[in-house]
Amino acid sequence: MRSLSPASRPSGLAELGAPAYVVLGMVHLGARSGYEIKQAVENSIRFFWTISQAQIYPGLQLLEAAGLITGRADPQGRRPRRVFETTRAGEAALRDWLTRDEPMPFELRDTGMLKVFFADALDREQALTLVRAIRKRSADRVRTLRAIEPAARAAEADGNLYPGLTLRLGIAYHQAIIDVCTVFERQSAPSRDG
Amino acid sequence: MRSLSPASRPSGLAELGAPAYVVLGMVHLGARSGYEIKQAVENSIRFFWTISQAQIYPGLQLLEAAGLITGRADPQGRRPRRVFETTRAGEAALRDWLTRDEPMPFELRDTGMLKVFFADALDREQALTLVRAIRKRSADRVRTLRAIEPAARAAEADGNLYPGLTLRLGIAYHQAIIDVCTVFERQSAPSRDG
DNA sequence: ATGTGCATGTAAATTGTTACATGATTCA
DNA sequence: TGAATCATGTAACAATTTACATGCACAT
Repeated sequence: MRSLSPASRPSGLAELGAPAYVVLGMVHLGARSGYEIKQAVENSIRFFWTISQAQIYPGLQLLEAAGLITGRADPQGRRPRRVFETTRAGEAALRDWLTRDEPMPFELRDTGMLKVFFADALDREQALTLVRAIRKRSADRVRTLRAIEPAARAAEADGNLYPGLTLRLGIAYHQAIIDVCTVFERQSAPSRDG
Repeated sequence: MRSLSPASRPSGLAELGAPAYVVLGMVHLGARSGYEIKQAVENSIRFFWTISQAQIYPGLQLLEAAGLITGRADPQGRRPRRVFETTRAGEAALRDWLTRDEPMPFELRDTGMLKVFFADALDREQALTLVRAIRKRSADRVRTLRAIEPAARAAEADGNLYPGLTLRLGIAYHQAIIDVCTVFERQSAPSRDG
């Protein structure tokens, strides 16, 4: 049932799932076409939420049918394009979702952590190699996120404070991982004992 | 194709996916039956990796067919039960997986962060409510993880150091989120300006 | 002319969860 | 005697990704 709804609820109206609200939120922030929404996701929330084209275009149709966005054709030359904007109902629906008192699932699937968990099956040097690998992975991520900081500051100048907060959260998260790994490596590494 | 493999590779032998290695790893750590594996997952890795019964039992069959574990019937009274242990090939396969130089995907899907990202659509007080909610969620998680610390220390006494490292990583992660939220709330909260 | 980016859309495959089906054992 | 726990297994379902299909615009 190719819906963008979560596990169908008993309720009458088909309720929207998170992917549809992502599309709605991005249109609210100024992404006009499906293509622009995809770009916006890649440039911002991809670190804690991903969404594929195959969710975006049906999502736009769903939101339009629900009256939360309106679309019109806006071809560039002979290249077809549809642009969207939120309706008043759409703005209200977005705020309703944001303030809804519902569980906010936090799902992590981390192959690195998984391997570290089982690392006692390795000898010490190999296990430490794993720890270094996940430290490096987080260090790379911190660099990637820091590179986005100027864009976040630009958004703040536009009155959008919260994307910057999610960025700081991501940086802090990975910095914490780096710190824990560094301490562990120092405690574990000496190898040549006195 | 109900396989526990990742995107089928061109290679001859069906390669095992992460869920199968989780099962193998848990058997290696002493979980003997499907039921015990499920318990072990709930008591340890569930914070960064989940797996359902419907993956465990087929996984055991797959690993047994591949010669990485051996199972035998071990009924408790009239209640049937199968217990497993790793073979030498299984231990080797586990170490091979752990040392393999391959990408270790880090996938996060966090509805809380998502809502925070779009929180500029709300008025300040409502947005802060959201920030407080994710801070509280991480505080709860830290408490849950701290409650596991004694078990991790017991595992360390048994020579299993790495489960404790993943626990410290989880705590540090959520503590970092708490800290960033706290700072943000302080900066943003005053409301009654001087 | 050719590769990259803009642009939309869907079919098929994959991956994973939920719910069901079944039944024994233990404890209150 | 009834609930909780132990124990195994699978069918049906839901959610998401990958790959395909198509074609214009623009720069080199």
